[in-house]
Amino acid sequence: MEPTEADEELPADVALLWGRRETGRRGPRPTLTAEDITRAATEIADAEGLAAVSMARVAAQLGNSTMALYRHVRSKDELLALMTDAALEYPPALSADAGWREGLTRWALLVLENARRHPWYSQLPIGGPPIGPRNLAWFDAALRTLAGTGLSEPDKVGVVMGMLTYVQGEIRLRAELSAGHAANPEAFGRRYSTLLRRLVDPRRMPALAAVVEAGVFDTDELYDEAEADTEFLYGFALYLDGVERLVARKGAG
Amino acid sequence: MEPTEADEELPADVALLWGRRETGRRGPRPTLTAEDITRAATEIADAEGLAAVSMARVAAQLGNSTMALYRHVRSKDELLALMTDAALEYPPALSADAGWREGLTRWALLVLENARRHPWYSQLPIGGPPIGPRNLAWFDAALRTLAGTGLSEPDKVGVVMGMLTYVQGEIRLRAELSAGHAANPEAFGRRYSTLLRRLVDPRRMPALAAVVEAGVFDTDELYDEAEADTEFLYGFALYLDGVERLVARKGAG
DNA sequence: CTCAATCGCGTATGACATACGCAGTGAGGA
DNA sequence: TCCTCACTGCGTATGTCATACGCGATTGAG
Repeated sequence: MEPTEADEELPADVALLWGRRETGRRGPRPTLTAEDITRAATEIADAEGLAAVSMARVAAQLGNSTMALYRHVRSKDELLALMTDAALEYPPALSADAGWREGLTRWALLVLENARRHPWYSQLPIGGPPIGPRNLAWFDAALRTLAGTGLSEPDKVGVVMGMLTYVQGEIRLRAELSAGHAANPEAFGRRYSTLLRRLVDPRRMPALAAVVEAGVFDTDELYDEAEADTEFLYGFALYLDGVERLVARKGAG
Repeated sequence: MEPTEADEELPADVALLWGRRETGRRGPRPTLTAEDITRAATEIADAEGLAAVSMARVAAQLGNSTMALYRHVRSKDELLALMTDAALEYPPALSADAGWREGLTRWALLVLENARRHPWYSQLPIGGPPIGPRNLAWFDAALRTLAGTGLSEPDKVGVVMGMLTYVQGEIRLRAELSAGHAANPEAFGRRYSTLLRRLVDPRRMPALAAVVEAGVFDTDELYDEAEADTEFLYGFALYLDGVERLVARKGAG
């Protein structure tokens, strides 16, 4: 975290992300930092949703004027980019004693729990490969769990990218469905299967009609936060089964 | 598509999605339909991005006034919900002769190709379980490929939901990275590995440092549209391996 | 001591979603 | 036949938003 040499060579946005600031500038002391602004913005987003995050609202939270923010953040888009890293907390030290399968499962559940606390995460732009300190720390944590598998480095990255893709999808679906559920709970109840029975023509969509007839959607609550992890793990375990096969084939484990 | 009886019992938003309109109303003939509005909005989003879709812009495209749209669409959010289904085309008839593995692979690649043509798809709210005609048609197509596996209906749904989650993640990552690449190509070039070498402390992030040192990121182009499918299939194949194991264990195949 | 870089911020500007109400339309009922 | 009123398109107004611009105050470097 302390400034090191040669930081001038860092691109401006990356320097901001890592909290590296040039020291000893002229002019009045800043009463604000980009970090303060990012923290205020994330607080507002947590409490009132991403839509409530406006430059004016963030400035009010900090007791500053709207335009003062622009001295520290080039645009609202840049603020959102900073929030992308701030939405993550640093990963806890994952115990390395358990196997890679438990490690990856725990990793995924921790990321999902983190995203649950900051549902606006899935609405932020990504912009590029991971470069923020927290994003990289999670990346490292995932790679570390694969240390004992004997997989090649590119295979490790491939496995982690696949997992990341899967988890990204789960994060987006959970955030969207959770918001939709709050806004319109009836759409998740018995009404759904009733509607499907009316709308799904068995001649046009036989497989879906069979599923509907089998009663798979006959439930009072299609999106239940308490069961979300269980349902996630059903599919995620299939992915891990594939990784297991890869490890057996190419790894030294 | 022709109006059937008992459509009044359909919730208003669902009726809109399925193009069911009550006939024989008083007053002047509408010069506009919700479908026209949705089509105009998708055209604008395709050509200029979702940010260019404003009520005024859509109305101008149609030669109407802004406020005329609100007679057919309750709000912009409702328009976005209609776009969620309109972003999909109906799935082509998937040849049932190939195995389920080829079927699901083809399904996923078709969905990704569809999303590539409408990159704004990943920015739309989802709102609830799939209810639009095109969404349901794709759902059916996926279930149909699993017909010969002997899996139970709940297992089929679980497998398809997992695939959907994975593909959702891929769609979001592709859309975001593609936009980020267009806006800021340097972030995807050699600069990335250079930055990582400077920022990743091998003591704090040993696994990531090892990957960086192994040269995994030493490439001129981290996001290459031409290789995207290949990279996707690396991870997706792992998921399918897991499905294969499930079929071997629980299916009759 | 000077001065230019940097600060916070007041004041526009233009885009946006949308509430409200008016005037015209045309099918159903008298 | 004609009246009624649900329904149409739309002009206007309101409040919110991001952000360009420039002013006056501050302060470290020379």
